Amino acid sequence: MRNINIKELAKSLNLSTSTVSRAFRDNSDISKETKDKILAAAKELNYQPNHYASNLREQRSKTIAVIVPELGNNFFSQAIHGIERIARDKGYHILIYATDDDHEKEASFIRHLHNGRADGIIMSASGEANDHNYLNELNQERLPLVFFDRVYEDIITPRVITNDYDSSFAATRHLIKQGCRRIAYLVINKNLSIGKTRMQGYLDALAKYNIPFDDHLIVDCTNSYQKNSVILKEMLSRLKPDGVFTSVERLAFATYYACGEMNLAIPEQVKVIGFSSLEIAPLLSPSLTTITQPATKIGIEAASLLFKMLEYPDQVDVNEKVVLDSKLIKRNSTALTAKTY
Amino acid sequence: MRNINIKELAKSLNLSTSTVSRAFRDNSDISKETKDKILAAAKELNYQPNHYASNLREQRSKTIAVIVPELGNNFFSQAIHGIERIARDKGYHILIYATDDDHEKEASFIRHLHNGRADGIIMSASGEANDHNYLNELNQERLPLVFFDRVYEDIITPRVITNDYDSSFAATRHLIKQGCRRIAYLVINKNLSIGKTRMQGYLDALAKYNIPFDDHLIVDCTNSYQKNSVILKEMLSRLKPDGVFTSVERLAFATYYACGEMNLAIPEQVKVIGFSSLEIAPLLSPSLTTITQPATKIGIEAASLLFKMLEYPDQVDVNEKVVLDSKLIKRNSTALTAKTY
DNA sequence: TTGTATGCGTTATCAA
DNA sequence: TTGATAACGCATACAA
Repeated sequence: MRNINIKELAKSLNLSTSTVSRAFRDNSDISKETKDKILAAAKELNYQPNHYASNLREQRSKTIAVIVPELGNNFFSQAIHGIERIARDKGYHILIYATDDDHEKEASFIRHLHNGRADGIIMSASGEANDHNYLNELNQERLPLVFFDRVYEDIITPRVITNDYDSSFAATRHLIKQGCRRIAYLVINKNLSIGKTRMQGYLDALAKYNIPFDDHLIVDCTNSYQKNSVILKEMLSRLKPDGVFTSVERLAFATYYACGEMNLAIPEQVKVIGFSSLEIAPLLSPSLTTITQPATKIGIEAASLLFKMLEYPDQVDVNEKVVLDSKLIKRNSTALTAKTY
Repeated sequence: MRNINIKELAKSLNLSTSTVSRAFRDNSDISKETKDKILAAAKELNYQPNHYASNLREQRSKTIAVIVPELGNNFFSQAIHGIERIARDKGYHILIYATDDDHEKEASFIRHLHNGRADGIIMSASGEANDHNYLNELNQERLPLVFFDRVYEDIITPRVITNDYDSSFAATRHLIKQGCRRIAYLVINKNLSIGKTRMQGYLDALAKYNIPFDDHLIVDCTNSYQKNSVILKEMLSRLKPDGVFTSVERLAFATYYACGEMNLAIPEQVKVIGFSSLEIAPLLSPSLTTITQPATKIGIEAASLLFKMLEYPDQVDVNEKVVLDSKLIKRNSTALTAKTY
């Protein structure tokens, strides 16, 4: 059955297109009778108002764009899940863009979105670059933007983040209390806000507990599994840390593999803690101590914030910041062991 | 900077809108000179052709819809990743819909897509329902559909699947060779094609090796973690299987947890194997023997198939079926143990 | 090579 | 309560 348009539907009912159109808008004046008749016929003939024509006319798309660095990461897929739930409730559709941590791609996606394709953007940032001008243009075009988790500090727009500094401080303190004195901090991008904040918590905890700081212990990793493997093994053998704190889930796994290859026992010789949204962290060998962000909740909050901006643009506080708590869940990868004492 | 439209851009250049329009289409006659001038001005003034107006005019959206049962599953997020890569190369955008395994939602999404919103659909099915009429309508509307992994047998359209029967047979044989005689098969939905195919491999392997079949060992699970926990613990204590074969990743994790709670040692007392795309299966305790589907590759193939349908509609073979191989990766959850012999 | 005019399918304004 | 009509922004057939 070919899709039918409003004209044909109108003709088949001996009505005007305006009347038919009204049947699909809630607010319009139309008798219940004709409305029912029209809706019945629409169902019968499989009529759906054309999305592109409506959008062109109404100048909005009922679509939001979600931009994330990667899809193969539990945190982001859970966050998207949260966003999707809210969007669906509101009758919105979501477009997904993965940047593969490439700042150029991010900029390119956003430039494309200037064309009316989406009514708003929810995004977790990919780059450290200083030129975020393409983002500043958004506001002026009334294309609302909400950041979640990874943000650009210099762009003023609502954001949903977690208490990274506190979590990081608590994680480092936990390692210290478990007896660690040489704690490596693994990061993907030191310059990204999230890298900085988390690192500061680590540094301050060290200072607070009078642990001497060795800046070689801050290890810059990459997005490549192979390269990280080399970097980590070299680091483990040269620096001999007794604790590893990873700012990203993937690096915790990489540490497990590297320790395995080097026959370093976790937690006896090296204790490991990491930011991670892995639901089966308890099933790892050893079970992984994690700082777990409320990923789905973050998605829900970010979407809610965006819809607030769309529905009540006048009441928007661009400085709005929702801060959610992550949880430090202690498991065996940081357990005390006979050997430690 | 407010978005500018084609008219304003044309006026600012003292050209007609058609000339400007031509600058953005590759095929049209236009002098290189004016084209360059227009593109430069467009960049300057931040002009982007309005997506909805173009689509309305051209009657296509350069968008594909991806419908999956769930997002919090490694298989699907990897598959989406593959789809996203191909789509991006082709200049297409992707809309994501998660059905939460709800067949009603699936039907509702697809009905919505009748309105021109997407040029094609890639989907993994959610339900066993027999009424797939809403799908049959698609073909007649020239809205191409490609299935991946979970398919409806009665809908004739291209599909990308894995050799589930063989994998299932091999997995069961592996358990048998490791000494298992009472092998439980855990499934979410017996009636869905994927459940049926995988189950048949299991049944045939049992028959081949003369293992008596007890139909209580086929355990119907749910999507609820809590309910599965109850079901599995009850099953383990009552049926005392020495092997568990799970048709879905999540059920393998559930089995680990249930065994943990009941103090059943894996692999000594119960061996476990499961379909899973978990990249860190080697890090589990014990490491999990998996049948791993090439998830990203499946996404890539499905997207390629869809683009073939979009680009060469005449050459489409609706019976086209791409079958990829899964890998059986033996790890410790099915290892031989002293106790077994 | 460029310009003019029309229509894609819808909704809003205005008139009846 | 309903109908006629214009406009949303763009791309193309046709004319120049």
